[in-house]
Amino acid sequence: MKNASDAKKSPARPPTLEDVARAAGLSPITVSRALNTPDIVRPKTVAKVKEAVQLTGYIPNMLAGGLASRRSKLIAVVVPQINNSMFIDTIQAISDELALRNYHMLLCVSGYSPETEADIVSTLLSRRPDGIVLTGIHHSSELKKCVLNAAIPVVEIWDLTPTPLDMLIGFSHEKIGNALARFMLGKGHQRFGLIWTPDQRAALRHKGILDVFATHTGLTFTDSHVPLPATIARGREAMAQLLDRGEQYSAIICSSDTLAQGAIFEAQSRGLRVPEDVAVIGFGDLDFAQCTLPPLTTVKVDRWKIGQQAATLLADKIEGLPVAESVVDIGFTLIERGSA
Amino acid sequence: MKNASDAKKSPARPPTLEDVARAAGLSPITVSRALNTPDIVRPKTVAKVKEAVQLTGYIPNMLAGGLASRRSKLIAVVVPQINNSMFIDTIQAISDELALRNYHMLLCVSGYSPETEADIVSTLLSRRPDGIVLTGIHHSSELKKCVLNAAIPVVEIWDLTPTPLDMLIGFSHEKIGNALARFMLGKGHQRFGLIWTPDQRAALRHKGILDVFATHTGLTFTDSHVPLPATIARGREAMAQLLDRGEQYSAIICSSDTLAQGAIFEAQSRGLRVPEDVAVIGFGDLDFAQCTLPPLTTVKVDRWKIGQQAATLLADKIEGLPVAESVVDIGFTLIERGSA
DNA sequence: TTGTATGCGTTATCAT
DNA sequence: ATGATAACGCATACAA
Repeated sequence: MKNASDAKKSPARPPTLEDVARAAGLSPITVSRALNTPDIVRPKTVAKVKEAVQLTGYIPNMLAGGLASRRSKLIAVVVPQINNSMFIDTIQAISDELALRNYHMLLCVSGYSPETEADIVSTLLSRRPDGIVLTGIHHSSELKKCVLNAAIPVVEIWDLTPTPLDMLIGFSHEKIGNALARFMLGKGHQRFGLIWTPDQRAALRHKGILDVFATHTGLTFTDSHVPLPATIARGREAMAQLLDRGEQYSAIICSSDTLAQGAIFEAQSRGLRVPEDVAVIGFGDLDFAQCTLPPLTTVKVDRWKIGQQAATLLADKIEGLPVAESVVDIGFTLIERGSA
Repeated sequence: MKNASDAKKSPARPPTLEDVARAAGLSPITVSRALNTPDIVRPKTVAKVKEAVQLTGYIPNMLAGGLASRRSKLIAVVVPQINNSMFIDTIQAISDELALRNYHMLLCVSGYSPETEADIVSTLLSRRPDGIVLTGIHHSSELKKCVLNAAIPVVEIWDLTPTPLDMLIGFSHEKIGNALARFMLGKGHQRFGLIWTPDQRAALRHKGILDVFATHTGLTFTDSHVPLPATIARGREAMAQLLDRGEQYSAIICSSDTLAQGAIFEAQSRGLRVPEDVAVIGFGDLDFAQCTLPPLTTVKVDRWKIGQQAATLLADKIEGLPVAESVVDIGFTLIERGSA
């Protein structure tokens, strides 16, 4: 009587493989196989196991499983911040693809400091993830040592380099900067305002712009630096400061769409018409870009694909599948809409 | 010679506690203590251990540690979607607070289906998380059984109920609906358009509005349902459809700020003035709400605090600390700005 | 197709 | 303050 009810009710300790095995009249390892590799187990046996699992309320212990198999089915993802419109689609895409492949995502925030990133990665490594996604290509040497030593697949995202740690999927920020500058110059603009955040990748786009600017004469530009995170509010403030200087700008180039939209709001609130009085261009092609007034001219990057591909590369490599190209430039597109 | 280099170079297998112990001339358990509870170990011994850790490049294995100690230092977080402006600040807050407390975050996406959520939670449980954060209060009975059986602390967020699974931090969507309706009615509006997404919590706010509407006479309202996710683009489309019906609306109530901003853009693009010709109110007080043209009238919820508190409640309960109140209504504020 | 023996790397428990 | 021993729950390697 007592035992019968104990078997159904919550036991002191959660049921293990052994409990299931006992209930099914099999050995633990057979139960393990029935659960993990049902193809190599007789269907009848699998059925018996499933029944026993149901009966016991068994839930596998992946800590134990991972320890024994040396595969955790865990992917660590490190981003500068989660609540950032730029990265969030990529994160979602990673999560989705990983779920399809039966991995779980360990998500961590590194801020924009390589030291913090290194700390985070070193503790992350103690989870024995099967792979890791890192944002950007600028890491501390300590981090590189750690990660390389862990000997797990790595994907760096959101940037490009000929010398990635392992795999990489991103695009060239400098080329985007070049494209931005050429486009605006092509529109005849000469007096620029630049609204910019201080992160590494934005700096690269900035450099790309300046490199093109340097080949032209007669143009002027004014920098306005805003702190992270890049919000619409910060864009408005920066634009306000720029306009308060009393200078004239024919065009404002922003390091992100949020900043750009903020700049547009500020310009409009002062009665300036966009793009007639001042043109504004952003970066990111965030979801709102196409439906603002005027719609935002910007640079589109397939943020979703970055995540989907990163997860795929990782899972493929972990599972020993052939990985076609391990360094992927997904490129970008300048989308001309109404604002510039 | 060979051994000397082997010790420094990457060994076939990563160093274990035993390797560190050998290098330090101590027993593994002492090394474990020096690392986890340095206070109960002689300072000199701790120093020796740290040196040995450095030397060997030891990285703890939390799979093994978690298995032995039955504490994984893992918190599972389940949200309907990651790339959703509503949840993302909460997620970031959870992550930040958890990092402070030395936990890692396992983040999963459930969509808006209770069945999917149940599946996800049951696989998540196999990681033996020390606690779990669930979005909302509507879960399948299967999920409830699983979670309760796992006997781990649970926090439900973003909603309110007198009967949570365990702990809860949220607010009343119905009351927000009430407040929304009263505010608009107070402004003298009589002809409403409602732009709404089909998720559970939005439905509650909708109900809250209708309950108040029911107590008034002479008002009319038209529903416009939009699919998830709630984007600015969807808001524009819905507003366009509403306006194309040829009816007149004095006010539009939207289930989110993004939808509201979309509605505003659409109205403005048709030459309608907001709020003079049509008032618009949203929900969420997303970061852009205060700086749009006109600034958005909306309902503010402390999304950050929800996350921070959820993580704190969980960590406290896990660590046996006293938990003051395990059901927290963080309330909301209707913020009147320019759009309504 | 199923089972046996063993080890994964750590911590709990009890001892000294 | 430190150590010896025995789990923790599962999968690998090999055997039958």
